Amino acid sequence: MSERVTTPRPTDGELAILRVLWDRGECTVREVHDKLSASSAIGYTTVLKLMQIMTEKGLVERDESERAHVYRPALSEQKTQKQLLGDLLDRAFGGSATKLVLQALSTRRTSGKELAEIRSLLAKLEEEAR
Amino acid sequence: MSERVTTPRPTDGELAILRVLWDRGECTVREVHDKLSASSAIGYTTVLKLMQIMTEKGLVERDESERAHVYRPALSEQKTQKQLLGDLLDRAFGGSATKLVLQALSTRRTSGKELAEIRSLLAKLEEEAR
DNA sequence: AGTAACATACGAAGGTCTTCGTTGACAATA
DNA sequence: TATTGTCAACGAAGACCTTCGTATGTTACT
Repeated sequence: MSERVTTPRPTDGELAILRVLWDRGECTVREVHDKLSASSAIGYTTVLKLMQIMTEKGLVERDESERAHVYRPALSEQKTQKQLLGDLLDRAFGGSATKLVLQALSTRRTSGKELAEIRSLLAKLEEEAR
Repeated sequence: MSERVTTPRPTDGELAILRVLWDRGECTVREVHDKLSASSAIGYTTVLKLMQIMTEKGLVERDESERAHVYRPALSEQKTQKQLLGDLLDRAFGGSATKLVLQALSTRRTSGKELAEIRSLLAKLEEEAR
């Protein structure tokens, strides 16, 4: 009876795979493995297994029409980021987006252009709030 | 020989405990359990065990001088938030703080006062960047 | 002294995550 | 046709997380 409505939070390993998928649109296991093994030693079957599990979880979708199955993300990068962010917000920031934003801004060096971009959104939000 | 330098990322359960600890400064297991069991059914020994493990991991520090041990967070709320945020930034946002901030701002409703606060920090950052 | 309440410690069970070896199917090539 | 390479599937091991029952010790009261 009980069906999962929302996708589960991706784990670290799953997120690494999703990043490749988001970047390329769709991939075979081999492509993902080639990409990932450039920066870390990881076995082919490890990636395969992970992607199989991600299929079960609904994190990715699989096209089995060819011998080498083709995977693509089930959720967009933005949607996933939004979910993860909301999650962290509740778990660690007590729901205060402001605290989170302030923390993020003061942590990482941000370029002038990026600051301008943020200010632009800020202005728009203030406009809407009126 | 090999000693952990940084504290590990707290799990969900550990974070729930840390939030109580940050709020109160220091607590016994009973106090934490009383607080947590208000919102979720969780056994006393479960909380105890978690806090013992957190002590081993270095997430909290323990004063054993009294019969009921007293725990306090090893890292401030801010430091932990910073760590978790940086973590998420790398794992899910490809390191772009701007993307994260924009996402956070557009997701949650933010009050005018908060927006002002953010803009104030923004101005300071732009000043510094010059 | 005896008992009830409360504390930590310990161990184990059940779940998830990560890892990879092995197997068997299929394809390309010698 | 025999061999070599590539693929998905499966199963299992080891680490960690969460959960809690049980054991054992201490305190406080009757």
